[in-house]
Amino acid sequence: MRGEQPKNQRPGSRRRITINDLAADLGLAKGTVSRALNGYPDIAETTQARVQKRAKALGYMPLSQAQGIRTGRTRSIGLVFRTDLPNAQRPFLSEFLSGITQRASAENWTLTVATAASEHEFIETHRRLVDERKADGFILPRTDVVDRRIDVLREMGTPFVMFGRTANDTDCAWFDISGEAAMQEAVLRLHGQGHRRIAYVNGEARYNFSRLRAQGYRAAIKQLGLDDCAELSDLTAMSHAEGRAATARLLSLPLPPTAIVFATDRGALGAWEAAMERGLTIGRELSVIAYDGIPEGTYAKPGLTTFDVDSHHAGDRLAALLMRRIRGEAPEDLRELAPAKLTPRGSDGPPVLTPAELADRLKAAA
Amino acid sequence: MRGEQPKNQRPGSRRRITINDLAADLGLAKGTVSRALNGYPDIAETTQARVQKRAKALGYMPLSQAQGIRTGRTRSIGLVFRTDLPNAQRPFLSEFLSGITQRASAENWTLTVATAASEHEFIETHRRLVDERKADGFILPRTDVVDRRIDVLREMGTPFVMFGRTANDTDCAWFDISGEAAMQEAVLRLHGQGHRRIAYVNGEARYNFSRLRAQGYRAAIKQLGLDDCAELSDLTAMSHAEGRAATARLLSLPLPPTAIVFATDRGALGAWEAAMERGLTIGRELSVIAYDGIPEGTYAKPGLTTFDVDSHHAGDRLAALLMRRIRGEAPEDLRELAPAKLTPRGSDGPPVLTPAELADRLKAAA
DNA sequence: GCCCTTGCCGAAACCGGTTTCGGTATTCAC
DNA sequence: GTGAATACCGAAACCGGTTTCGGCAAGGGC
Repeated sequence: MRGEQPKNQRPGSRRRITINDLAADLGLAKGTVSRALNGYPDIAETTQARVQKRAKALGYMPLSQAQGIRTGRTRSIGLVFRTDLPNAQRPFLSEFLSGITQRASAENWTLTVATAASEHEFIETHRRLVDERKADGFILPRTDVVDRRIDVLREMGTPFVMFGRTANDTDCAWFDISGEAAMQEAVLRLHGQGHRRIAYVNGEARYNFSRLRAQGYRAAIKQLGLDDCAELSDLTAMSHAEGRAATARLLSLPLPPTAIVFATDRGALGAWEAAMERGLTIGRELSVIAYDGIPEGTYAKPGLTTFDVDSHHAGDRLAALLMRRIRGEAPEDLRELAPAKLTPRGSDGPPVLTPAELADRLKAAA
Repeated sequence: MRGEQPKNQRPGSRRRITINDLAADLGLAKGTVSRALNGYPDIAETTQARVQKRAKALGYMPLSQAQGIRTGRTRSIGLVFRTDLPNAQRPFLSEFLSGITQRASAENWTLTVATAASEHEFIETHRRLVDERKADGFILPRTDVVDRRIDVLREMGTPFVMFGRTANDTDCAWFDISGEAAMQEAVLRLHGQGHRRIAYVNGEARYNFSRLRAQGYRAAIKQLGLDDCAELSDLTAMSHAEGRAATARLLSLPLPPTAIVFATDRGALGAWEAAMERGLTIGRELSVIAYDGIPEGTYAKPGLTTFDVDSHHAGDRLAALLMRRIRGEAPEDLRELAPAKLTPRGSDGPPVLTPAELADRLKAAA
């Protein structure tokens, strides 16, 4: 057999060794080898050990697609992301992907990515990837409070892990960063600096993280016995413009807050403009703390104090959970919550004015 | 047969129709059907048409992995990116991926992505993906002047398309954005505004784009008959800090430039700090034009005038070229060059000082 | 009218795995 | 010592495709 040129060989790449080669080498039937490698109970332990040892020695790696045609699984994890929605995660996509792929390739899995420009296309793409066996399961980036995708995947019987929680967690595996703990910590920190009137600007209600972060804010306010009036926490901002408007609105209150906690960095960055227009300095007359850790936050003057999300770690955990899910573990056992890490910059600090003084100052300027 | 439960069926997903189903439906042998669908010449045209029509009607899609075990190809394109190198492309990764996947899925291909943290791992990963048949070919993001990866892929006989050109283009397919045209246009634009002393800060020499962009700058300088002295164009900056240092250096020349063209946005953004320290206003005493279009450029005051790269389009073209390459087209026929598009913001404009006046002003301030 | 092409298709082998089925050899109970 | 259960493995079918090979029928040349 030596020296023969197999047909499928690309020039330069030595031929991969197949299960047939291994079986011939061992003097066993290839079915026996297959069962030995997959831990079937009807193979003697000694044989099993011998096969596995020899397989490693020869560098045998089963071809996942060949396995897949019988088993239906190809050791690949799927990721579909929407291109039509603004996504705070985008700057971290690279980190996120590297987290997923590092974990995946450590176990010889691969990552298939696709994009979709609408919800319909999104669902169709999932269906197609499963149908074509290009993905054994999915990572769902960002969750809605009520998430249609979940129903679809459940119905299809496709394993998945969410990045984020959702209203109806039953049968769902997930990894999430505790935004609620972060928001709570933010309020406590501001309170420790001397702030007593602390506002909160939430993310859009459709996203589940908004619900949770608002809970964290509220918990801290209650815990501290601070004023929990609706006008301080009923605004929403996920863009620069919205953040600017929300800040303007809060500063126009009879008794304005001396600190604002934003659910998202992008919203928070609008506060700079609103403050500048009114002659206020961020970090002195008005403190700001947000959440996400986007790079633009470092370019603001002063820098944005925010909670950084470790996207690499998130990808790593999500991949690990998904692979276990696909192998059959129960979703209830596959849930992890990680903390966000505060990165203090210059946008928060002890208030130089009381809310009343701030109101006077703003009135005088107007 | 109706009502039987095939084993591989996941609950909820109707069974996919196979080539056997199709053959039975048509009353043909499955081999015949396969040849008909793949355009073999020994099938009657009428039969071929009949088969293809029926296949479409029944929604038959061949399972790429099943094809792959015989043909060695699985209609998947590979993308491996380095996580250990700073990469200007990162903010656009999302756009880039969506460009690739949209084009790919239009022809029922998929994208497999992986990451590597070193050059060695990078090459090993390519090898593994080919070996495991998870990728039929690769898109290489960003090219070095002398690129080892290319030699490895050539040797492995693996098809690839580069995003960017390289010193030795033989046998290479590529798509690139004309950085040289952009740099040339930048100089012409500044000249049109009245600048006569225009400096250039290049990217790192290892990257091929640096070589090309420098050529573009030089071509314009020559074309305009401007002063082509080395001290105006021998600096390099790809980070904020380096850009700041380069700007400081240029402003300390006996006859400083009134405008600087940067090969990269990230370097250019360092100019703001250098200018501020010397009491200069960007866009007035010192004009800046750069290249990349990163989002931070819009946050600078004034905004950075830069050349935007259409990453979505790049991904689209690269995927298209790679698929054609894998199908066997010659690399010489698979090369495309696209222009970058200028986005004027506030960082450039007519000079308010001559170089000599600028020198005096800087001396006075020091 | 015969022979030789040529066109067209069926049958079967093949790709690299997994899984089912059945048959030996050994062990155990009695 | 015999019968039955058990442990272990080989043979073959199977998954969904592609490719090779060979054979039949129609058509063309003489």
